Formats: sequence, structure tokens, C-alpha cells
Amino acid sequence: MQRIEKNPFGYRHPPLTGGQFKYTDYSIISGLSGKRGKKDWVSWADAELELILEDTPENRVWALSQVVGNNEIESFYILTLESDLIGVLVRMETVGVAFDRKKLEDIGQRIRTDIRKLEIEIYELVWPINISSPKQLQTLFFETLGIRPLKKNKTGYSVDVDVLEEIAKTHDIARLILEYRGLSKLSGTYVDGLMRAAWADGRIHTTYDSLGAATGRMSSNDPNLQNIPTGDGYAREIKECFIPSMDNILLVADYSQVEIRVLAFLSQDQSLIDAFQSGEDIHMRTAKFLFWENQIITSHMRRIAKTVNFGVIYGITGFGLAKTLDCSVTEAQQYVDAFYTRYPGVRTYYDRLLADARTNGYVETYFGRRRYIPGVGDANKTMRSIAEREAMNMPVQGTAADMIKIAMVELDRRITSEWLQGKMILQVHDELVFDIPVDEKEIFEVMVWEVMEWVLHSSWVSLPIIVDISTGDNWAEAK
DNA sequence: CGAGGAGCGA
DNA sequence: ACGTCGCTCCTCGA
Repeated sequence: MQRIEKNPFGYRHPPLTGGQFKYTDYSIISGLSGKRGKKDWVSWADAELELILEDTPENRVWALSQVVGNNEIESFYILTLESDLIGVLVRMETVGVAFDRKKLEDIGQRIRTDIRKLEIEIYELVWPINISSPKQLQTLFFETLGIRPLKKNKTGYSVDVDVLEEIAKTHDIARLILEYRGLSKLSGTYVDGLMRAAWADGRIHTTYDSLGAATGRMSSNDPNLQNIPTGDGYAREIKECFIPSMDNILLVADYSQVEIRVLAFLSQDQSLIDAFQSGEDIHMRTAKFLFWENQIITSHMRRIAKTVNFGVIYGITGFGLAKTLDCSVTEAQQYVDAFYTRYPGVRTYYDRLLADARTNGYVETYFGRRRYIPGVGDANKTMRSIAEREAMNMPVQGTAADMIKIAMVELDRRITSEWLQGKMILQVHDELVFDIPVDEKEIFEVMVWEVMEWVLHSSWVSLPIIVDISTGDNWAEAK
């Protein structure tokens, strides 16, 4: 059998302004067995990949087994899904997203002006200092100003946003530094970064790593388009720079609270399912459980409930929740306990999940994607707790990732078979963005809605999956 | 050039 | 120790 050299199916993108090239790894084997620790991918270099070209079930499983060993073969469904997704991602990367560089340049100038003003204000209070140096800020606050440190990190005392918010109550300079930080982030990562990333064709072409996360989520890099700011002000203006192609509009479709719905689906908790079937606001429902059933729920109470809902998915502890909510550990623990009391199926689901993880050494999504978690058997309590949170989170995050990947493959297929001009251009974990002609708006709305909601259905439980769709002349408007 | 801190998103 | 998953920018020291 002929051995194929590494990256035989490499796809080369059109040249950048500076004559650089981007390269999309076209292999389907890389990483399919999941990470064993940070960045510890299974190598696929020695697989005989021509078998994958033949694309038969036996060949795929054989090729995979050459790399990962027979005991850790991924489900065939996931292997097929990842294989099918490769071409979809290549098309998305190649099309890219249109980008308004002039507008970003203008935004950048205004941000830089604001930064200079802030620098002057800060330097009137302290000079000399590098505001971007945590080390120097540490010296300023905890030695020069004699403030009591709140939080430690590996190298000393933290000066992150939580700490500075606290210091800002008594020292104005902390507030200025926070403003400076925010603007610096926008200027460096988003204005300068995106300006560098824009191609001569006036578009930005990210690169997706289909197996970028250990849970099955994708990641995006060069540039990362999955962490474009969402806020108001400059952040919103930056997002407005992402625009449709000439005469087109952007259509954004995003899953509503998909991870909590997935938790309801996986755990089969009747109370959680009822909440979604009734169409009630899930955070409001949890708030009623955590506080008094008939009491008026304030926005503050709803915020706590929302934090608890998300926290549970991450395997949060009373201590961690207390830190997030800035309340006592006792109070936070009461919230966590109340959640599990009112959604008892979630507790039994997690108990069963962790027991299975200890038995099998892995957890898996509804569709059979696996993550190996050796740490669940670790003698060290800290290591074991970390592993348990990973085990609890993966099936939820991973099933949501499976869902949107399945939808992407199906939507790509329909766009092609129905000869539509619109294109799928971006994925942000629970959101898909399409660049479409105005006259395809209704077709896309119906099609995207149908496919995205269809991917998680079963005969024994009816759980509503809700997709919100909106359109606009830029990414901020369409969101 | 890499580690660490920080901050942006889901 | 203390909530999951990522990527990129900056500083600082080898």
C-alpha cells in the first residue's frame, strides 16, 4: 500500500497581501481520539490515508485504529461527521467574511485618542509606570500605596479586573487603569489584529480547527473570529465592521440556551423538561425555585439564578459560586443545593455519569463522541475534582457541538443541492452566520430554522430546541 | 522564544 | 483548589 506524505490533501488559500499563505489541514484523523492532556494530539502522520479517500466504513475504522489503537476508536457516526465537516469548513474559510477596513481604521483612531487621554490622567497620578505591566501595577498597589492584596497567582498578587474593581472603590487610579485595559484590548487584539488579518480581497479568512477543543467544539484562529466583542460602544462598532458581500445581507442564527436544554435532554429531568416545554424563561423558573415560588422575581434574583444555571453545567462548587456572585459560601451552597433538590434528575444523571467515567475511563456525548478522562481515578483530590468537572461538562458542551456540526453538514448539503447563492461563512459555537442575497432571506430562514432545530430529536422525549434568527447589514445589527 | 498574566468569546 | 472550553496580546527574562 502506498504511503502518502503528510498533509496530502492540504488546501492552499489565495495569497495574502504580504505574499503569505494559509493552509488548511485536510486530514480527518488528527485528534479524533481526543486530547490526553493539553495539546497532546494523536499523530496521524503514519496512517495510510488513501483508504480514507475510498471512504468506506471499514477503511475509516482501520485507518483510525492504525493511529489510536483499537481500544479507543471513536464512534463511526462522529468519524463520519468529522469527515463530512472538513469540506464544509474549507468552503467557509475560503469564502471568508467581508470587512470594512476604513470603518475599523476610523474606530482605531478614536480609541487611540481615548487611550492617550487616559495615559495623561494616569501619569499625572503615577510616573513612571508601564500600565500594561501587571508586575509594575503590583508594586504600585501593594507596596507604594500599601493596599492589602486580595488574590494571589503563581508569581505574586493578582491585579486582574476583580481586584481592580475592589481597589477602585477607594482609589480612582484603579478605575482609570480598568478603562485603559479595556481600550488597549480593543486596540491591540481587535483593531490592529483584525487590520493585519484582512486580506487583499477585502475579506477576513479565519482558520477553523474542527477538533480544537477536547469536548468536540471547534476553535478559530488567525484570526480568532469566535471571540469578537459583543458589548456596546467601540465593541459594537468593531462588530459592525463585519459586513455582507455586495448586495447581500447577513443572516445570524443562534441556539437559545442550548447547553441547558442539552442538560435537560441528557438528564431527562422532568422538571427541567417541563420548564422548556412550557416555554417559560428558564432562569426565571430556576429563580422561583431558589427563592419563593410566588414571590416577585427581581432582576437581581434572576441574575443569581442564571449564574447558578450556567454554573451547574460547569460543575461549580459553593466556593466558586460565592466568588462569582460575591456572596457568602453558605448562601451560594444553598443555591446549589436548591438547584439539585428542584431538578433531582440532574443530580442522579451526574452521579451515574461520574460512576461510568470511573468504570470506562471516558465520557461521551449523545452522539458518541468521547473524551478520555483518566483523572477521575486520581488519588489527589484536586486533580480528581478537576477531572470530575471536565467529565460533567463534556457531554453537555460536546453534544451541543455535535448538534451544530451536524446542522452545518446538512445545511451545506442543502445549499448546494438547492442551488442557493447564499453561503455559510462563520460558526461561533452556538451561532451560524450566512452571507445571502436579499431574495433568499425567506428560504434561508425556513431552511436554517428547520435544520438547526431538527438535529436533536428523539421519540421518547419532546424537548423544544429554539433557534433565534435575525438579519442585518452587519454582524452587530444581525445579532 | 516561552511562561505568565490578563481579557475577549461561547 | 475552589466553574467548562478556547485564542491573542502584552511584559519580562532566558
